[in-house]
Amino acid sequence: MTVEEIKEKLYARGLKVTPQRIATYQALLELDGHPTAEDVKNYLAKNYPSITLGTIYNTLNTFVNNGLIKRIKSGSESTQYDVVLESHHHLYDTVSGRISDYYDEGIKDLLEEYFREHEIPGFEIEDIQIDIFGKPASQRTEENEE
Amino acid sequence: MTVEEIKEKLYARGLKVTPQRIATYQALLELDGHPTAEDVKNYLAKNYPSITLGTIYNTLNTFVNNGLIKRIKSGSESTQYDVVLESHHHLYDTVSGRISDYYDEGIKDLLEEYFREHEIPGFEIEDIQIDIFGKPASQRTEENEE
DNA sequence: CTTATTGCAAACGGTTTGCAGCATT
DNA sequence: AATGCTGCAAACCGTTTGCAATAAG
Repeated sequence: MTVEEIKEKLYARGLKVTPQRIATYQALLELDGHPTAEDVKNYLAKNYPSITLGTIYNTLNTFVNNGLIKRIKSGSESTQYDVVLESHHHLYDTVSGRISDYYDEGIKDLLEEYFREHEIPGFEIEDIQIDIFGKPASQRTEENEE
Repeated sequence: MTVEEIKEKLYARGLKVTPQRIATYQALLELDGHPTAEDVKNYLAKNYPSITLGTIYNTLNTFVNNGLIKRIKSGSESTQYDVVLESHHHLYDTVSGRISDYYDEGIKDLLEEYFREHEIPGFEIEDIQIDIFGKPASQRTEENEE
């Protein structure tokens, strides 16, 4: 992706086009896997040593809020524990951040069957867990009814 | 679950049976959902105010390491970001701990269809992500073939 | 020229750690 | 009696925030 295209992306969101933002976005493109803020900082260390970690965090948050990137694992919240050891799925309430259990044998069967036909090369599946992100159902909000 | 049973559980793991551990385990059983260390502390505030947050953390870690409970979302690690916006899944290598992306539109369709028929009461799905746990396919490891 | 963004450093919140005292075995 | 656990406080680490200086539109 060219610098021009990055600029357009920023512009399209109404964001100011700053060197820090361009550099951060480039770093994300360049870095393999799922970089952390630190990774970005390290990557930029050579060409752009003056950029601050704080700025990178701000920039990443801005990107997330504008739908330019996704946050994969949010480390800010507290760790949650579970006494229930059986395999089950999780509902992530994207509003409150609460996680609740979701039991459904049907899904398990469905997925097991699916993966029997679509094996993942070089990978032996031990367990499958589904993370379902969403929010409390708008119980028939007035504005949504047709 | 009775106190006796909890004691047995601890004993079975070779852990010392202390009031703090019993209380913490009880709290986990009693608390709905996926309590945090703070939640446990709050729960115990009335009957066991002297227990420390530090101890609770230690205790929970001990429990996790001994397979008594599971950690759901580990808050200690850094947040990871992803420029790739398409919904995709993650392969967790339970041996190395590595996470890699797994793209498969088929699953998405499958799950969307499934949940169209099996709605989750009170929950509006925004995104579904699958965590597939497993290990590199045993390509005929020496120790396993007899 | 206005407003948003940056850099810096200080603050924060969750979690870990070191160590002396204490409880469990 | 020996070991391992607890409590406490300090340290840690990732992240956020307040504010003055600066750059983008």
